[in-house]
Amino acid sequence: MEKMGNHWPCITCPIRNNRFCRSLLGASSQSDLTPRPRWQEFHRFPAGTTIISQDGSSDRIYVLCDGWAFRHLKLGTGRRQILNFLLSGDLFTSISVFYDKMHFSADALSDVRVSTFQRAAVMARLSNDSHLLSAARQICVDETLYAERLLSTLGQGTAEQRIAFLFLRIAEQLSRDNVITNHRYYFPLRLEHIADAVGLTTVHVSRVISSLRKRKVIDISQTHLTFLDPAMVERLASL
Amino acid sequence: MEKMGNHWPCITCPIRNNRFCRSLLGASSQSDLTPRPRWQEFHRFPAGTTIISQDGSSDRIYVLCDGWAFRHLKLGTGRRQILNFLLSGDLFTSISVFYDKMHFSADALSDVRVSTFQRAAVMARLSNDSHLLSAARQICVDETLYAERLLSTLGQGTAEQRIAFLFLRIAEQLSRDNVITNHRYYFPLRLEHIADAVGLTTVHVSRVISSLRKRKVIDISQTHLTFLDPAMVERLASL
DNA sequence: CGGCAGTTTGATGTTACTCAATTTAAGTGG
DNA sequence: CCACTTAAATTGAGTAACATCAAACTGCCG
Repeated sequence: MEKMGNHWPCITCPIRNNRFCRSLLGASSQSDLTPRPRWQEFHRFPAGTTIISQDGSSDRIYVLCDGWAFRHLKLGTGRRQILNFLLSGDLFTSISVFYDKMHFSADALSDVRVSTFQRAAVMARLSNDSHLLSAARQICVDETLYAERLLSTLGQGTAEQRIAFLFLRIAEQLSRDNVITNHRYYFPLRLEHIADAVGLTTVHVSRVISSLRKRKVIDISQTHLTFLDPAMVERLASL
Repeated sequence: MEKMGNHWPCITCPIRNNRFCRSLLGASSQSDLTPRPRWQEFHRFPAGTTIISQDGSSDRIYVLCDGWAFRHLKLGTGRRQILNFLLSGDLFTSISVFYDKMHFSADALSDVRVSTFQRAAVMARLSNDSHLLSAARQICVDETLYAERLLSTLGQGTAEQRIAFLFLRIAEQLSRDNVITNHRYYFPLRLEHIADAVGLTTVHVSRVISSLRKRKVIDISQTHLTFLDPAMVERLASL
């Protein structure tokens, strides 16, 4: 992990897309020339490295500034379950706002920039700032709603439905930042990531995707995912 | 739903086992002769009835006093995913503390008694009572940790592991109230509930359970579940 | 032009689902 | 106490979904 000074050029840092971070850093000052508070730090992680490793603890709250990452649980057998993918502006997990145990691992999928905040400083602000509090609650609610929908999908869905669900979820995350053009998304996931996220093998994911490709539902080529039939993707994803 | 007056005999009502409810109702007065606050109500639901139905909203927070219930999502195809089972003292879901949409259904498995609290009254107390706040946070953390472990089990576990995980979870819930004798638990779930909770069919659940029975790992007879080999159950459940 | 990492394809094995029949358990009414 | 009813659990046979293993293929980079 490479730590960066407070004068790191943050012009493009999109964590202000996140209502929580916007409240935290002061809603009024949209200027990126404002000096960083002492309780905020920036870090950089190369693709493939570990940002947070399971079963540690930290007095800091992590937010992804830039790039792709994912959160996962390592299981005894060497397997892992990917819990979710993190995109720019995402808080790693809402419970980190008031809980110091890191029960999960987080890996960088691409080169990433991460912003961290001292938990104590954030908690102090939480009690005084009702906007910040409400933003934190909203993230917590959204995470729970998503977790329970994902649970239902893994419990009740076919391979095709699970994969469609994942793709749609990522599309929705990306659409927050308006990076959509013609239902075409930048998509750096390898089969391995899809497989570990939806509980299948890479081989089977490959087959399902080529079936979807043949049926003109989606297409994946050169790091981009295209929804050829967005309505069908939604139908599959909604069980 | 049958509403009950404030003089309902609550001597045995175990919601004080829950730190959240204890803080809410006043930690000092353990006596059940204390009059109920106006923002608390009691209700009774017969076995098999619906307590909360999906996609409604409510200005009340639900806590199970007595009996067994479960929370689930209804899916388009007539299938359902059971999210968790509720035992005496359980808050239905932590997000209901500050969120009024009911995205789930809740059904009574046995005859149950339920206590509800006005959300507004609870939220007012939350801002003043740091114990209550910390109890709410703890419930939220525990729910998230459990949801992510369950997710991993459904994603990566075999049928046997999923079932062991569920049984162990319920055993842990029951052990809060010290209702354990020799690894033997009251267990009113039918195959259908187990199946809907772990994403299998009743037929297959039956086969797996009879295999576990033959191997002397567990036994289910006349509404009681016995762990004949608790260590094996734990090994299976931990993936 | 190799060589590696990732993907695709084929053949085969295993797990879990479906459908249908049978057994068990728990009432109910005589 | 015993026939009768009904709901749930079990069992068997056949099938579909997904996993595993191994080989071949692709794109990319030195």
